[in-house]
Parts: sequence; structure tokens; C-alpha cells
Amino acid sequence: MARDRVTINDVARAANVSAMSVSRVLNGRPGVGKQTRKRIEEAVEELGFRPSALAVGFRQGRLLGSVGMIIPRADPPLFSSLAAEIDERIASAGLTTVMASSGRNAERERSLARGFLAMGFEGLLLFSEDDDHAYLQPELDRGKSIVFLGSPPRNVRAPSVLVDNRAGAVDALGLLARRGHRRIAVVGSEATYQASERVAGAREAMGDLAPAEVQVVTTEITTEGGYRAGRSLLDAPGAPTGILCTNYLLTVGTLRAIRDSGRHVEVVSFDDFDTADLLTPPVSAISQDPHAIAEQASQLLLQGLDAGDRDAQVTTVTIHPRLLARGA
Amino acid sequence: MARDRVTINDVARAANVSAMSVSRVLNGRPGVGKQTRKRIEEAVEELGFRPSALAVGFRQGRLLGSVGMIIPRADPPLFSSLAAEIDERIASAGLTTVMASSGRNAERERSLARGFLAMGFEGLLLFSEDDDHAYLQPELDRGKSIVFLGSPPRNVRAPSVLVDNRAGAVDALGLLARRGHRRIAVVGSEATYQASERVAGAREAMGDLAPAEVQVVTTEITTEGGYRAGRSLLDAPGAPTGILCTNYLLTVGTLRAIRDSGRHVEVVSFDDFDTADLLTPPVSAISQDPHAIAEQASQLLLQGLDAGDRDAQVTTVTIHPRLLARGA
DNA sequence: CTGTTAGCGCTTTCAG
DNA sequence: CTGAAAGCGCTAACAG
Repeated sequence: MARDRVTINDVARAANVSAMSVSRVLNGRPGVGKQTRKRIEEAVEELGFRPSALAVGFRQGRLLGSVGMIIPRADPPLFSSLAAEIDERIASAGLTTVMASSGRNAERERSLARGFLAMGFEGLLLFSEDDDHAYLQPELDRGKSIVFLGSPPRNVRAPSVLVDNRAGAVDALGLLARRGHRRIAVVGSEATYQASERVAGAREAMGDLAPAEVQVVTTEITTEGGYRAGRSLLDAPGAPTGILCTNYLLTVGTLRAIRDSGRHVEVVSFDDFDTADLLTPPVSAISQDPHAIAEQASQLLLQGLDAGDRDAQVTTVTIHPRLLARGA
Repeated sequence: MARDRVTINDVARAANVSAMSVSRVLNGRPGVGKQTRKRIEEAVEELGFRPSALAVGFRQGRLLGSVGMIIPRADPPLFSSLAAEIDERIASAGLTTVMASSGRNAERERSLARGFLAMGFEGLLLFSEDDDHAYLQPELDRGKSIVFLGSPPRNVRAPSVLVDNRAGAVDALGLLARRGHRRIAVVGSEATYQASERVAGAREAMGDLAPAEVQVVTTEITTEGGYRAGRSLLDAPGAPTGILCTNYLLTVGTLRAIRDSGRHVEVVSFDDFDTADLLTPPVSAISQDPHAIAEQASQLLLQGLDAGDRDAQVTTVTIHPRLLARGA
């Protein structure tokens, strides 16, 4: 029973009124008698009627109350905590954040971004790993509010909240050098914008660190990749005594490699994580403050939503990550 | 320019054809001449036309290709890894997973669940913390595929993938007892179904553990709550030597309390986490295998989507969590 | 307080 | 190969 969608007309018929009265009741609008209202409410309940958000959205030309957020993956702690923080702020502005993950696939990222906007979401938070965003020009022209997170918009003008990845990497190497390490390694990756910025930062800093030697190993962004990179560093002669890992997963893998090697190696992790202070020895970290990023991002997004048509100047916020020196 | 939504009619006009031909081209359907097709494609490009997913969905009565997933929060590692695993599987079935988090608020959870279904998603994965799901009856009657994760459907029949939380807690206490601990504590919470099941399991097991003494402390599910609970246990006389933490956040907080107290305490964590094996001493864990859960959940969901109208029997899959004994 | 009309953007159906 | 008509469910705008 009730296999077919129950429409507003079914309710109207059951309550012996017009669809308009039902609509008014549904939306809590005045202009319906107490009796009638009651009959309608009963009919709604009876039939299990749910207004089709699709029809409403279609009618209004947009889906009110929702913004989209696209992240590369749901599981890295940074993305998930950022997502949670942003979600909270958007929620307290009375909106719903709808998320999807691109699975680190640019094609999927694009179709999600377009899809969300086509579904009538008026705002989009885009944690992009794509290197061209020109395809979003039409939706920007149409006044959609798009905020880039973590990596800058390419070939398109839009507000963004960025992190100074290079500076973070420089700080991290500085700490290792200050702590007396002379053989330093960087376990990194070129797979994403963030990762390669960090590696680039490390490369830039190398010159200033003499007499310390810095070697860079790149690998895929997985714990396994980190483990292999760590093993290869530690098994070779002249193994490093200090390592910067440019990503959480690489940190975990490298830490396992260090444990298995039995050596004492100091690690700095780009991206802090819950248990960094609990490890022995504690792991120092470059922390991208999720609060700060979430705060800026949600503010920019909400501003963009309000802005309506006037195209405000495009804001870029760059956050300098903090070095959390632990141990020693 | 292009402030207003570009519609299929604008494209049709620009290309000097009817809307139907544009529609055919858009959907890759045959029956359009090469020349015409080309003109239309150019006009689409020119105008930056994007078909309104809202209009299409409305027309078809549903939003094809998407399923919804609701999680309590995006940041706990278990939810985020589960979300990522499920997303992957749904994606390889050619569908998109759209996520939202309830912020641990039952009201929000309901409106999201209804909202997703009202938006025309045909499937919903619900990681619920609500204790009544009768409100979903109408959508189930209408043939929506809803799969419950982690906690059972209440007052409604729907497939679910559950974890035997009690058994996990029993296993964990068993490990501590086997390892010779005679003063054991449980840091838990009654705030959610999962948490209270675990505490209940621990209470059940207490009798069988004599001569060990087991005390239970409940607190809020945050690292701070775990820290406070840990401190209160460790500062009191007869402090426990083994602690079961029934939730990741509680584990982190308790571990900090242990570190600060300078004591040696063995911890078992309900829910494994990346760095559990890297801590000193290593932290044993009760692991809810995200792969297994994701596998079952996505399968049930996809089955439900295919099922159409025939209401198959309602499947409940219960997964027995694994004890990962570490150290010692 | 209540109802009628019209149309949002798209696609199905049926004619040419 | 192409187009005209009709309608999906809902709500503004306008009667009554």
C-alpha cells in the first residue's frame, strides 16, 4: 500500500480542501481556519505525506538551506575534523552541510561539484585536488558562493582559505636542525598540491640548514607508502636521525618503520593528530588549526551567500600553520 | 551577464532548434543530425548551460544515482573510516554517496533522514543515535532502501548491520583479567546506544571475573571526559591497573590521564585506531572491522535498491568485533 | 478564510 | 531526424 508517492493533491482530496490550503498548512502560513487546519493535519498524518523536496526546490529554483562540501576522502583526520568543525558552524547558521568525497579523483570531484550546484545548493566548500577549476565559471557567474579550501582556485576567481604549507615545512625542518639533527629526511609525496607544496618548502629550506644534510623521499600517500619510505631510509647507511613526514598517513607508516628498526629517530608530522603527544617519544607537529580554518571558511561561504549579485572582491585568507614542538 | 539561470529553452533558441533536440543531445540519445548536434553543443558551451538537477529529478520523480548517509559526527575515526569505506563501495556500484552529520542531535538526524529521502535519494545509510524510527515508516512503505548501521531500528522493520558491543566488552575485560589484572576499571558512557551496550556488556562480565574487581565510571564522550574519568580513577586509592575505554575519545583522554599520573596501566580500547600499536605500551583494541561492516552495509543497501517493491525479508547482520591483543 | 490559474525546467509521448 | 503538447508536485499571485 502507499506504493505510489502521496502528493499534496491526495491530501487535499482526503481533507476536502484545495491543494493551496494544504500548502499553507505545510508551510505554517496564516489564512487557514482552525477546523480546516486540523482536518489537513490529520490527512497528512494518515497518508504519511511528505512534501517532495524536489518539487519544492524545483518550484523555488533552488534548494534552500543547504550547502555542499567536497572533500578528497572522509577518513584522514584532518579532513574529518575540518568537516566536523565546518558542519557545526554552518549548522549554527541554520543551514545543513551536505558532504561528498571525491575519492581523490578529479573527474569525480568535478561531477560532484557541478552536481551539487545543479541540485540547487547555493554554496559549495571545495577541498579540491584538481588543478583546473575553469569549469566552475558558469556557476560563479550565476552567483553561487564557492569557497576553496586548502588549495587555491585555478583559472577562476573565488575566495579561498589556504595554509602556508611551505612555511610549515620550513618550520619543521628548522626544529629538527635546532635540535641538533645533522642527517634529516623528508618523507613526502608529489601526489597532491598540499603534499608537493610541503616538499617544495622543505627543498627551499635545505640550503639554510647546512651543515645538516636533508634528503627527500617521495612515495604514495598511504601508511604503506610511509612505511616503505621509512624502511628504505633507515636501512641505508647514514640513516637520518630526524624525519619530517608531510602527511598524517606517511607519519603513521614512518613511525611503524622506525619502531621496527629499533632506532631512535625524532619525527615531526605535518598535520597534528590526537595521539601525537602520547607517543614515546612525543611527535612534534605542524598543526593546521581546524578551528581557524573552519571559522574563516564558513564565514566566507556565508558572506558569499548573502552577497547575492554584487560580486565582492575575492578574499584569500592564508593561515600560517603552528609548530607544536613536543618532547625534549 | 548570465545572472539568470540558463534553461534548456535558452539553448534551444540559441541553436534554432526545439528543447527536445537539446534534451536528446544532453542525454546522448539518438535521433539528432550531426549538424544539429554540433550547433546545440556549441550553444550549450557558449551559454554555460547546466541542466537543473532539480528539474530533472522532479520530472523523474527521483534523484538517480545518489544514496544518503547520515553519521553522528564526521570526526571520530570509526565513523570517518566507515564513511570512506562505504563511499568507495557505493562509488564502484556507480552511485554517489551524499553524507551529512547529525551532530549527535536526534531532531537533526530526523530532519536529515526525511530530507534526504524527500530529495529523492532512494537509499539511506543511517548511523542513528535516535531511539525511535517509526517516523520513517512512510518512506519504507514507499520502497526506500534504508539500512541501519551500528544501532538497531526501533519501532520499524529495516535491514541493519550491527556490532556485538556487549561481546566485545566481555572479550576486552577477559583479556585484562587473563593478563593478571585484579583491579580493573571501565571508562564508559551512557550517552549513546553503542556506548551503553558496551558498558552493559562490561557489567554482565563482571561476575565471571572474580576475584578481579571491576568498577565502572561513566562520563561524556569527549577526550576531556575521558581525561577526567581517568584522573579520578588514578588519583583514588586502589587505582586500577587495567582499564577498558569504551570509545576512542575516551581512550585518548584516559591515556593522557595515565601519562600525567606516571603510573603503568594497561589499556584496552573499544575501537581500534591507527596509532594503537605505536604507543608505549601498545594499546590492545576491540576492532569493528570497517571493511566488513562497509561490505555488508553497502550490499544490503544495493539489494534494497534493486528490490523495487517486493519486500524481502529484513536482514540483520551482526558482526562480532575482533580483539586485537597487543603488547605483553 | 479558501480556491483557481499558471508555470517553474525538463522529458515522455506522439506526430510529423 | 525533428517538434508540439502535456504534465511531474508544488506554490506565487490573484480572485472570491
